[in-house]
Amino acid sequence: MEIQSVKGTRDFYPEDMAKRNFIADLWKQVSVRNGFAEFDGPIFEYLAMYQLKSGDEISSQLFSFEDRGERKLAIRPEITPTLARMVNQRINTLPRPIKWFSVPRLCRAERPQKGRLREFFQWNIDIIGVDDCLADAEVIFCAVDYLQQTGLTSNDVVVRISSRRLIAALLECFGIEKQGLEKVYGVLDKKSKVPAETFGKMLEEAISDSAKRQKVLELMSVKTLIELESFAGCGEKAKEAVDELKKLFNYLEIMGIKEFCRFDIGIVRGLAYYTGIVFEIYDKSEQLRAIGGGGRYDNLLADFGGPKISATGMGMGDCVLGIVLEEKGLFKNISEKNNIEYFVVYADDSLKNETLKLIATLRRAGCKADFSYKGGALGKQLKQASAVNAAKCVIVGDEFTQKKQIIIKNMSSGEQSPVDVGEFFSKLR
RNA sequence: GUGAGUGUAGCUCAGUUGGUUAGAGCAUCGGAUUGUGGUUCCGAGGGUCGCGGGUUCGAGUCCCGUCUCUCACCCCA
Repeated sequence: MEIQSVKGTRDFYPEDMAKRNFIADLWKQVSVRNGFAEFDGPIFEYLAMYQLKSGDEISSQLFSFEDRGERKLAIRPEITPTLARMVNQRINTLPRPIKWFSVPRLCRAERPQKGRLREFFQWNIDIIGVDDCLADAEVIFCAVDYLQQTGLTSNDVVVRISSRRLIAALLECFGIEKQGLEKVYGVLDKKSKVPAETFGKMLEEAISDSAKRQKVLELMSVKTLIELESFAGCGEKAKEAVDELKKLFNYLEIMGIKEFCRFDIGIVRGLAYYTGIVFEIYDKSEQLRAIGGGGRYDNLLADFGGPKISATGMGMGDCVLGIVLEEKGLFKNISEKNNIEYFVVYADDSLKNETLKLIATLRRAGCKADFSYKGGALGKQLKQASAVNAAKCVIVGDEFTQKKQIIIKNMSSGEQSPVDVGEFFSKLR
C-alpha cells in the first residue's frame, strides 16, 4: 500500500459507519426529544479564538495553518467557542432559554491512545440563560436519557457530580490563597487516578502548610452530601453551594435518574472555566477515561466578548462510548448490510428488461430493491440475494410470460408463492 | 513532547539455533448447480514478511534508523 491513513484517524467501512451512525443518530434523536435545536459552525476558525480561552500553549495541541491571505487558522478542537461566538452575535434576538446541540467532527493534535484519537465526533448540548440548577439537572437527564437509550443501565455507568463553587468556598475557608487554587484543583482531580501515596506527595507540593493539607485530605474523604455538614462552619458561600447540590440531587430524583448519579467530591474537571456544578460520566469498570463530562460555565459568553449570561452544558465523545458499547455487546442489533427488501432474479435473459422495469417500480414505491448485474443461473442469483441479506426474492420466469405472475420467495423460511403482478404492486401502496 | 512494546495475505495467526519456491483458517472470487439461496465439496487469486540501511555465502529471523499501531506519562477543551 502506497499511502497509509494519517495517525489517529479512522476509516469508516460500511460496518464501522453503521456503528458511527447508530451513535450519532441517537445523539440527535435524544437531543431533539429533550427540546434542543441543532446548530453547527465552520470546521476551521481563527486560531486566536482558541487561544483566547486556553492560552498559547493550546497551539501545540491544535492542527493550525495559514491560508493564502496569511490568516492564522485552526481546525476546531471543540465547538464551545463557536457556540459562544454564534450566540453572542444574536444574543439580543434569541429567545431564552437557548437550548442548542451539535455533533461536530473535531481534531486535536495529541498522541492517540485508548479512547482518544486525533479526529473524533463529540456530542455537545448547552443551555444558555438559566441560573437555576434545574438546567444542570436537565443536561444530566439528557445525557442519561441517551445512555439508557443505547441499552446501558445504572449497573454500567455512573454520573459523578460535584461543585466547583463548593470546593472553592471550602478551600478559601481553609485559608488557601486564590492564586494557588488552580494548582490545588489539578491535584484534586488526580485523587481517584493515582495511588494514595502519590496523591499525598502531590498535595504536599501544592500546599506547604500541613494543617491546611490535613483539612483538604479530610474533605476529600467525604463520600456523601450529608457528611458535608461537618464543614458547616465554613460560611455562607459554602452553605449555598451545598444547598445547590441538594437541590440538584432532588431534581435528579424527581426526574427518575437518581440511581445513575453520585456525589463525588473528587470531580473537579481540568479546565479553569467551570464555575459551578461539574460532572463526569464513567463506565463502572473504571478502566476507561470519562465517557463525557460537563458543568456550569457562567463566564462563557463574557469571555468571548458578550454579556454575562449563565450557561451550562456537556460534551460526550464517540471514542470511549464506542469502546463501552462494543464491550457490552450493544452494537449487536445493528445491521452491517444493506437489508435489501426485494432482490429480483430472472430465469432467462429474455426477461431482463421486464426485471429492470420491476426494479424501477419497486424503488419508486420506496422499497429497497436490487438485482444481479451478471444474471446467469437462478441459483447464482439467489446466492447473491443471500449475500446482500435480502428478505424476499422476486422470481421472474415463465409464469410472467404466460400469466403475468411473479413468484415471491421468503428468504428466511424458504416459502414461495406466485402472485399477479398488478395485485402485488397494488398491495405495496 | 517523553518512555515501553509491536508489525508476516483483507482478518486471526504459524514459520525450527539465520538455510530451497513463506504456510493455515476465516473472508473474497470461480466451479459442482442453465428454475431455487443461505449449511456441503472442489479450485483459484491475493504477500518486495511496515519502510530504509547494515552484518552474512545466505535475513521473515540478527543490528541500526524510521513510520504505524498499542499502552503509560504530559494534556484532556
